[in-house]
Amino acid sequence: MTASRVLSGAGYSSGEAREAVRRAADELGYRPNTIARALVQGATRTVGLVVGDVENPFFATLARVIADALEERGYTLLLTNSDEDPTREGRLVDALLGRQVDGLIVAPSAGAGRHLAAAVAGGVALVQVDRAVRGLAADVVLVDNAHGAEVAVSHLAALGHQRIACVTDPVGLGSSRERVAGYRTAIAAHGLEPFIFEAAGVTQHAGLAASRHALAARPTALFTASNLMTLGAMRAIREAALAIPADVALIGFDDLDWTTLVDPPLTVVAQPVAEVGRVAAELLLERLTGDTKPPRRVRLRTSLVVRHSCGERP
Amino acid sequence: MTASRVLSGAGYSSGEAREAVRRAADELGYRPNTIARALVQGATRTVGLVVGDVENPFFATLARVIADALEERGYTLLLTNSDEDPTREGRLVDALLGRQVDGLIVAPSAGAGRHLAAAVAGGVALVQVDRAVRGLAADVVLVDNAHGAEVAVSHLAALGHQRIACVTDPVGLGSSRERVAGYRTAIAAHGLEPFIFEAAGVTQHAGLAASRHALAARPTALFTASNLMTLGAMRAIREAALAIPADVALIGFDDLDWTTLVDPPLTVVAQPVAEVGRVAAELLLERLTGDTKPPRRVRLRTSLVVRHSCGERP
DNA sequence: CTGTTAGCGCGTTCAG
DNA sequence: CTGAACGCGCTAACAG
Repeated sequence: MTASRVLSGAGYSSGEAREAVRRAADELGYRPNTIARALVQGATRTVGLVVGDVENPFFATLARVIADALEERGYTLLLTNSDEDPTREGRLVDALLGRQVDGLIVAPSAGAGRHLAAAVAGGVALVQVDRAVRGLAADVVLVDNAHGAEVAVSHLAALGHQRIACVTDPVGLGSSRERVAGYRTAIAAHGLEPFIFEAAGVTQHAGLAASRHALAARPTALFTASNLMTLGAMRAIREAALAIPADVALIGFDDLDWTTLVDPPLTVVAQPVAEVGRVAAELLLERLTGDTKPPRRVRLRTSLVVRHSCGERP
Repeated sequence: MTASRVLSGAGYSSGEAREAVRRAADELGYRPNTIARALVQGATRTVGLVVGDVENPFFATLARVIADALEERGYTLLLTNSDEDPTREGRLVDALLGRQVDGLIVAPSAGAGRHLAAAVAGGVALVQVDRAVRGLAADVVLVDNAHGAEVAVSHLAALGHQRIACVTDPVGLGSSRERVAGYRTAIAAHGLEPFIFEAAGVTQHAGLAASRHALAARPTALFTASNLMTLGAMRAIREAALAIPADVALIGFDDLDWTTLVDPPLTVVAQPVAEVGRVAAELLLERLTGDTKPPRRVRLRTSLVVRHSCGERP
């Protein structure tokens, strides 16, 4: 009826009728049922987000930025955590699809290709963040992992470090794999020997264990490939009563609040996290408004933030 | 038709028909439309969560725990950030209600009573976390803020501190107000003079500014009423080139990963964040399954974690 | 400009 | 046990 036209703002309505409807709606405390509207329009204005774990500050920032960008355009965010488990991720994607999300932003876990491929085949807009499934025809926004790692390790080499170990999350994750590749490139370029320690999981605890092994190899410097690994390394170093950078230098990937609070402040490779989120949201929004151009792959630049944990001159 | 009965598991169906339907559904890649089902059943199995900001680790953990507990029961989480702005929070709650969430978990910002009252009047299950709107007939789970603050300040006093300043988030937030009250109680009990510095906002930056003012009063100890304030205080102290605890002692509310990484490790009042989330989810789930008992108010215990930032003997 | 009608995809009747 | 019809709240299309 007319009421619908008034409230949804579309179609014709006389000023008089508009007034009447508005007033009535107000008094009855009428609130449109978004879900019924979605059923007929075939669009829920809802987007599903699948991250590894919101407790990881990297993902928390991502979630925050994406939520803001979407909210601005009337979309709402369905948040889920995969714990980097592909089975769990599959279930989550299914649940999200069943809820008729218009789009999906996913940080794909290792080996999560099947469900995502099915999703895009089913015509859902999909944007991958932080990592990409090989061969999947979907937008993706990531950072320059290999280059960032390479710069970090070269920084250590330039400071005279010869035994540089790498502590990384499981390399099943594309981002980790790329960072390790960058590490290898730099190590080879400087004619050094690689020492790679892969954590058993994406947790601070696994990072601690891997870092203990790394320290047992008596490196003069550690490159940690994620903020969780950096946290683990800090604990291992403290546990071994080693001094940074005198006994062992440390350079991490990803910059967090606390990196400037510790002594010495940490030299790190900073990621443009907020921009990753912003771009991902933008790409998705474009797809949602009918853009059908071929999938785009955006790679954002990391930057080396030199502080004092590698033996730099003050 | 029969298919519906088979797939939804209810009603009668012959084993033979069941088989046929299952197979057909599989081959067609049929995925039930949760939204259509919701329209007829009047339940979306979706819960809205309104926190101040997921980037705050306190809320990130809360979101994580709540998401897990709900997911286990087939619910999905709609995540939003209020930035502690009641106007914004009102819009978010409206949007969430329009999306027909079955329930709401909210950390109410200062003066957010109206929309929440309307929501419960409208029959939505609501659980408040971390803070409560006065006089709102809804469940709430919070921590023992006043007592935690009191213990913290008494700890400082027992160590001989006489000039103890308090740096707090805006006291419009119930949690902050309670912590300041606890500070006052302890200060009075020890016959000391209160010095209270209220930040202009719930951000690290506002905490830094308030901490600068606090330090200008030459206190021998600082009590910071939230993790953001602690972060700000750490920066202000470093900026003033003061040593902890020799020049100024520090005790914070809320324990985070990095508090043991700084030197000295921070003495803090730890909150049972995960349990807050778990209990909130449980309460909501109970309401969702028809519990109509009068609103419950759960208060969880905080604990003093003694480390070395207050001049404690090692 | 406005009233009426159909139907989005389901679950729930109520007959068979 | 199964098929058919109805309706959840809304918008789209079509008459008036």
